[in-house]
Amino acid sequence: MPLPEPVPDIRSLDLLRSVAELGSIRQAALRHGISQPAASVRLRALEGILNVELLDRSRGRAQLTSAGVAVVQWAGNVLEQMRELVLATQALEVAGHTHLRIAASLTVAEYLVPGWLSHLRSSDPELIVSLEMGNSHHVVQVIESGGADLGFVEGVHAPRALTSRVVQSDDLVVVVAPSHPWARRRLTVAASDLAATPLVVREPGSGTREVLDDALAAHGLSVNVQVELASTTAIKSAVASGAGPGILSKLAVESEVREGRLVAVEVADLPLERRVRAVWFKSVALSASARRLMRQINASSVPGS
Amino acid sequence: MPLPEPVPDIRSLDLLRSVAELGSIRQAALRHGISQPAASVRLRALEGILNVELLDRSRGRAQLTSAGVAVVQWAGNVLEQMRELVLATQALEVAGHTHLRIAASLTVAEYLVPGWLSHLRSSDPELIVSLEMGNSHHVVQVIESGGADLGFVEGVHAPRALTSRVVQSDDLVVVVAPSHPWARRRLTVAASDLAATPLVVREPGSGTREVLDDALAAHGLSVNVQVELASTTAIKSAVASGAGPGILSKLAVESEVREGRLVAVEVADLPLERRVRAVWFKSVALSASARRLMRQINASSVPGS
DNA sequence: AAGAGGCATAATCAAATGTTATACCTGATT
DNA sequence: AATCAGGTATAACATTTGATTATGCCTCTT
Repeated sequence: MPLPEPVPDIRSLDLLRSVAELGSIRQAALRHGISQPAASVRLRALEGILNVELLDRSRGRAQLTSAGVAVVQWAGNVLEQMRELVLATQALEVAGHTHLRIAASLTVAEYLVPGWLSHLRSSDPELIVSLEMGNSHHVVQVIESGGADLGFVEGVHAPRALTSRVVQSDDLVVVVAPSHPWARRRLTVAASDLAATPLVVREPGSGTREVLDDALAAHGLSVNVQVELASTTAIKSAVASGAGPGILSKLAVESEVREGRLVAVEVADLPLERRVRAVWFKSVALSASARRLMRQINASSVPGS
Repeated sequence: MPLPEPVPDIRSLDLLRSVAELGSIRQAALRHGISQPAASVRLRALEGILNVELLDRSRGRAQLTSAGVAVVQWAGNVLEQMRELVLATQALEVAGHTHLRIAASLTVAEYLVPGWLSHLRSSDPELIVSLEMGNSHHVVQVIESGGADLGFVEGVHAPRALTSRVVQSDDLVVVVAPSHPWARRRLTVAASDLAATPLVVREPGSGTREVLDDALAAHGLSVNVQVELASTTAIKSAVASGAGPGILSKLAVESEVREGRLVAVEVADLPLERRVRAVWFKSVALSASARRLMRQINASSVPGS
């Protein structure tokens, strides 16, 4: 369902943030390259849309109200996500003159890369990063052919011929619609149940699928495919609309499970462990920026105060 | 610094999400209440702004490219934050006919409430919630006077005369600018060092300040105030520009510390523990919606698969 | 071969958004 | 107390953006 109209404008939120930072509409307008009256009108329009008084103009200079302080904080989250979107997208289109070329599986690119890029950017605004996406198999090929400096793949096996290092673990889960029988039982499902049931899964060649295949193979079982889909969102909606159980990254279904749109089911005897690995060309030293990225990833996955 | 122009439009991102969901520009346009050509143009404009091909129109119906899949995912994050902003702001303005009245300290309102509201909304779209903000002291008063059903305060002590329950723990940290001497040492600072140094702190009456005062009082010390500011962001920028060490919620400085704009310093012998407590009127049963909120908060603070 | 569903382009128009000019306000300074 | 600097609001006008309807072409299905 679409966002309810009217929607606050991103640029107005950005402007408000600047007002909060600079303490004056005038200065904020200047920084944004628009005239002071334009800024004044925009902010008033924003107040109208949100139906809240954000600024107190009664004392000469604009002063945030307490509601304004809160809205600035909330707007900061929106702006941060937007910044990540823009950065990540820019990395997709970059052609030459890149300092760091990343290749990542789709899941890693969707869920992890934007945050990394945002951090990289704040530590070095000049750095140009490119991002190539594909399934895990494709990433390995790109790295092997020298098309990227650093790759990120998911799966159980570390690819041969490449140096690799586990960066994050992201297990898979079986999810079903809330109306599905499996959603009711507090009991866990067995691997054999899973193999006997037609499932909604990712296509062969993807890291997600590989983990599932391997885990079942260890029991002498194989996947019973109901549908193969190439994106996580496609699987989510198929599962939610009752197509059958689906297998997805825990990362990917976190919000849906929390909000009850999907239900995660335990599989007793099946270790659906998936590891995100950084991979790079054997015996080739990582560039300075690649090393910095690795350091940042380590730092953020093991948060210390 | 402002977002670099041109900025993708929120409504276009929302439209793209609908296209991804419905598999057709036409259907998406319908759902958004605009004409098909308008949607077509908007999407093309979005592609221009992002400089990426998002849709493959060569086969009759619009099909997401792989870049499109990624952008939809990233856009989802933006839209989610925007939805939280709108919900939280709406709660600020609601006058009558509310089903659940929340009063929260500013920090809780800024960092925790939007997520709660978003989850509440997805479990019950009809529920009308109001949000009153103030410092911890004020929240207690509002609850005592029957102005809200459920309050959230930070601080060491559970307020007398109200039933309370710890909901989340959010410790305080001492932060300094990266250029500050304390940022260098791996050693920890002592409580006496802290008391001897002029600090940037929140105003008395705030939960943050109370924790600090109490912790120092336990050592027979008191705060040496450099500046008192009424918002976390104000403190952040004061600290970042070298005003001196500041004391803030770990929650509030997480991103700044991760990105190196601020440095968190350990204080050896000072337990700066702060607990977020839900409080409500003694011997008054919580309403159904209040209980549901409490359940959701518990569920999300102890995440299980 | 025909029809249904879907997308793009063109012509046109309304609304939103920006700019400059100008007046008023507030707090600080002399 | 008068003045000045910085800041904000309003008005008039120009521009740009974004929407609508009309229409043509494409693709897949039957």
